[in-house]
Amino acid sequence: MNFSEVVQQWIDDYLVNFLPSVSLDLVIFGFHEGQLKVLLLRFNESEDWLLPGGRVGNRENLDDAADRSLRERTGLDRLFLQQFHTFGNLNRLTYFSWHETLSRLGMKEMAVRLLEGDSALKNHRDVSVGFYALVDYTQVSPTPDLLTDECRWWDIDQVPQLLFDHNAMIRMALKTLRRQLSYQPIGYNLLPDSFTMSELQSLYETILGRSLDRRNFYKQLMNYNVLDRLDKRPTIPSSKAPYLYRFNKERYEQLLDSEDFWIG
Amino acid sequence: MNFSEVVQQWIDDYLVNFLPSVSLDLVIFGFHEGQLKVLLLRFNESEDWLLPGGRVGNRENLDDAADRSLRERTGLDRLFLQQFHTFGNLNRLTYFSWHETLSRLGMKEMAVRLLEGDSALKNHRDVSVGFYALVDYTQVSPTPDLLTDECRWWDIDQVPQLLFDHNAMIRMALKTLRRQLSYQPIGYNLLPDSFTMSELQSLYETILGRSLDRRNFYKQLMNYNVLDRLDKRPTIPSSKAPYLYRFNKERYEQLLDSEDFWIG
DNA sequence: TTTCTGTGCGTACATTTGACGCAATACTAC
DNA sequence: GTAGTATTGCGTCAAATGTACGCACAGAAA
Repeated sequence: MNFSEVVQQWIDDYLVNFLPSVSLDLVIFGFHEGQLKVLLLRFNESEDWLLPGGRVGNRENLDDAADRSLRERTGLDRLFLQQFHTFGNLNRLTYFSWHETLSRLGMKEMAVRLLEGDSALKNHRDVSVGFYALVDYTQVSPTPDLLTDECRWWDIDQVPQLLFDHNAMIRMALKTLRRQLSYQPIGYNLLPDSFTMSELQSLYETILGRSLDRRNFYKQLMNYNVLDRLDKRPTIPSSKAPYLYRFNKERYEQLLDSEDFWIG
Repeated sequence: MNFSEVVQQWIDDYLVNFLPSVSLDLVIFGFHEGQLKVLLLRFNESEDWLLPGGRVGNRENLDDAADRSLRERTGLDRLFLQQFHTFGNLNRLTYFSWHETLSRLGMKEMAVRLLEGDSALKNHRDVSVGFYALVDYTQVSPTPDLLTDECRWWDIDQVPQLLFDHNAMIRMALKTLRRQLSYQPIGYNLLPDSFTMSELQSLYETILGRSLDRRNFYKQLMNYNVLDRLDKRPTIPSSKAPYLYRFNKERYEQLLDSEDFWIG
């Protein structure tokens, strides 16, 4: 099956089984070696990158569709996943439009058929619900989809020019994430099961983009009462072993519930 | 034209000119006599109330569609209007479903045709983007639409059981509004052009649901540097005339920009 | 004049936040 | 053992912020 046929099959499939006009995009954040990362896809046979997305099944909840899409891209389930904005401007898809994209990909015929024929797709654009997710970098198996060749992590500050309005989406998701971080302990899903205090602090510093005082950070986190201390980690020679911590899930979710502000 | 024909025309119209699957709902807040109010519509020939809504034109920005819908309902333009959540659960429309609603309205035939026929509406439900708006109560001319008989203000704490998930929407909008209020001066659009300090304070107290110290409130607001003091208001006998204030629009928008957190 | 109500300070106290000192704790290397 | 290194868990202090409240004064009416 060549690429044109793949695209056609994808279109046929979505016309029948998914809501028209609505899509969703995922800003999937990971954290590794002191760097905040975001998962991107590379469009088939091109150098154009974009955010993973998805569509909503006819008989599927919006949130479930986001869950499913996240699972398909990362192999992970039941993660921190939250709506942050819904994008519905006309120029979403005309700035770097599908038409232009497909043309650049040498798919002029498809482009014409998609956008100038009398199909249901004429004059069409999606309203897209943006979600952001926090995942454990080490647990993820990045998986491309039908229309993409490659799926991999990018450092947040080295993200290239993306298709559509996806750069703006990332900026907005990051803004939301930062704000949220100052309200509630995030990080449950961004770190491995257990971690040291300085790893957690490094995560916070990376997200917030500024450095924090170690001692104040320690006090704050302990005040939340959300961390369980485990055994020490055997480490590199010639130093004291740092303690490992784990989020207390019960308490963690209690905190999210009490202060969460857009899941009613 | 009887009601069935009206509904049919509405459906035909929307199938051709508007995005399928996407709608929007408006939580329009007003303020009058110490009460926070919300604008509701009464469904034709029934006692069922619901939020004003709208659809997005094929060639229309999402935000513009919200603007337009707000204008159609209130006669007002360019107001504080902000997305707060997108609702996409399947049970949105089945809890008090259209089917049930239409049946109760004696429109069994229409109900069957809508939901069990082989039309494009079978198994259909919308993903709806929720916006909330702050408007000047005194400037609004509530206007029903095609499907509704009546449009009027309700006290926020006396809102009846609404159709669909609209009660939940109001709760969520109010939550967002409260949170936003503690970040930035809101009120520009909820009050007449000029107002006294105690009117403004009363607005804050109503939204926040607790009373504030007059002197501290005064100091805070003056610190924002967002109010211009005008002449005194000639008032009721036997007291000093209170000053009138007006928001300094330039400074007001500057504040919104600096701290705004989900309009990127 | 007195009696209202609104206006614009100032003051006092508790809480929160940020910066930082320091001693105790392990662990390795010698 | 001792020296060296990094983690850990306090404590302190000043600045900023939030909250409660006292008070003198300004105008307008009786």
